[in-house]
Amino acid sequence: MTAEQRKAQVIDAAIALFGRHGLKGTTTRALAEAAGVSEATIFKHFPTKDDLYAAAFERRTFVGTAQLVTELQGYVDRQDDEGLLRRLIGAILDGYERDRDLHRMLLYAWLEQGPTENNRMWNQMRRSPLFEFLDRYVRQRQAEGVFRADATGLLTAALVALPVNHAISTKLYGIESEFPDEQVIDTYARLLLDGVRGGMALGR
Amino acid sequence: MTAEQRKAQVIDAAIALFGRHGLKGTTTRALAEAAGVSEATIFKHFPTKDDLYAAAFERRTFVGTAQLVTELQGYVDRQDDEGLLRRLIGAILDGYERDRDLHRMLLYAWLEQGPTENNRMWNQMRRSPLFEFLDRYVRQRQAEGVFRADATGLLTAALVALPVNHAISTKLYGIESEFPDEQVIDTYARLLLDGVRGGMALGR
DNA sequence: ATTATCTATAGATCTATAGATAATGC
DNA sequence: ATTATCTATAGATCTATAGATAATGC
Repeated sequence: MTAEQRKAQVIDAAIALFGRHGLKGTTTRALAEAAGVSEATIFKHFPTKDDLYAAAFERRTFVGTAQLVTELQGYVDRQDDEGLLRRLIGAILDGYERDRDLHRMLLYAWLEQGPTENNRMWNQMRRSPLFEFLDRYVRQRQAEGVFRADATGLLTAALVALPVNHAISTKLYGIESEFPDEQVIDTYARLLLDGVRGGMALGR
Repeated sequence: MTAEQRKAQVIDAAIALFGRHGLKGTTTRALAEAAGVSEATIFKHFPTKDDLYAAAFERRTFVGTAQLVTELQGYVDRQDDEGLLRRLIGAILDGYERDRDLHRMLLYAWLEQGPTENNRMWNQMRRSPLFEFLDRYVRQRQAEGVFRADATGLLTAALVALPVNHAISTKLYGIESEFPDEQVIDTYARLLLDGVRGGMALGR
């Protein structure tokens, strides 16, 4: 097995463990066992545990965001705000369910890292295709007088915060929800749409 | 110093450290140093580190929620939905700023504990005065046809999720926000109100 | 010959305890 | 006499390394 392959294998196991127990809660012994190699092998590829953590962090990829942005753009073209929101919320719920460990690792990271690193991470997220798309979309709808004229950043944050909050509770914390995802999509899409449009929407 | 006083002192230091570094990331040595006693003293009062953690967790109290609920009820009596939401959002932002370590400890706990314990914690939160008040309030406004007829649980969750999300980012993760709290209160109170009222609100 | 991996272990750190010492209340 | 605390340390665990062994490519 080549070094790169082995690295990837170790990183996969690492994401799962760091996601479940955090950086401090994950021992090199557990990492070795999960990856199916000796501890020495891990240290050969990653000089320190922190290096492995950084590598696992670096390798994080959210599958399908490029595809998602394309789809969302389709809703924009069709002037379908509600469809767009439904798709966005659905994608967020699915993403958290699919990449549970990865998202848990990120949540741990926000807590384990300091403000400096968190700000760097946040700015990086803001420059991601999905966030840039959402920002452009909201800004455009504001310019058209459809969405309320408040700060764009707060509106986009709201669109994401509601489904993210629900996803974290149910998919990451394991809190049992009485509401199926379909219902959450339904309710939150309409709630958010009415919210960002503002109460005067129908009057315009 | 009596045992109870000492315990309280140790717990105070523990909340700060557990909040900053989590359960696994906090050593008994650091706990002793922060509390200004020897490690042996800590173990005399708390047989294991887990016991101290549980005690710190138990002792958690959110100051002023009883007072807050009374205030919120005042807005209900005055039929002032927007005022109520503004007060709620403001209280959440202030609470996270005031009890930073406590809230960080809670966030860590959601990640470090398993689903069983998390569900217990969640059910306990739902039975708190503030949540019971919000639930009653939303349910009543729904019955009056003012708030949309979707699941009450999802609506109350939305009211809390938006400010909580913002508070976690800015107060706990240290992410710099371009928006002062006043603006956040302003924007989110109106957004949420229009959202839970539904787009037809003005038509009724 | 080079590359990857393993066993064995060093050295540091961490949780917890034993037994001695100081402080308090009768 | 009782209660609270400390010093010193045991024993476990954790990160990381040294040196030996196996596997791969020329």
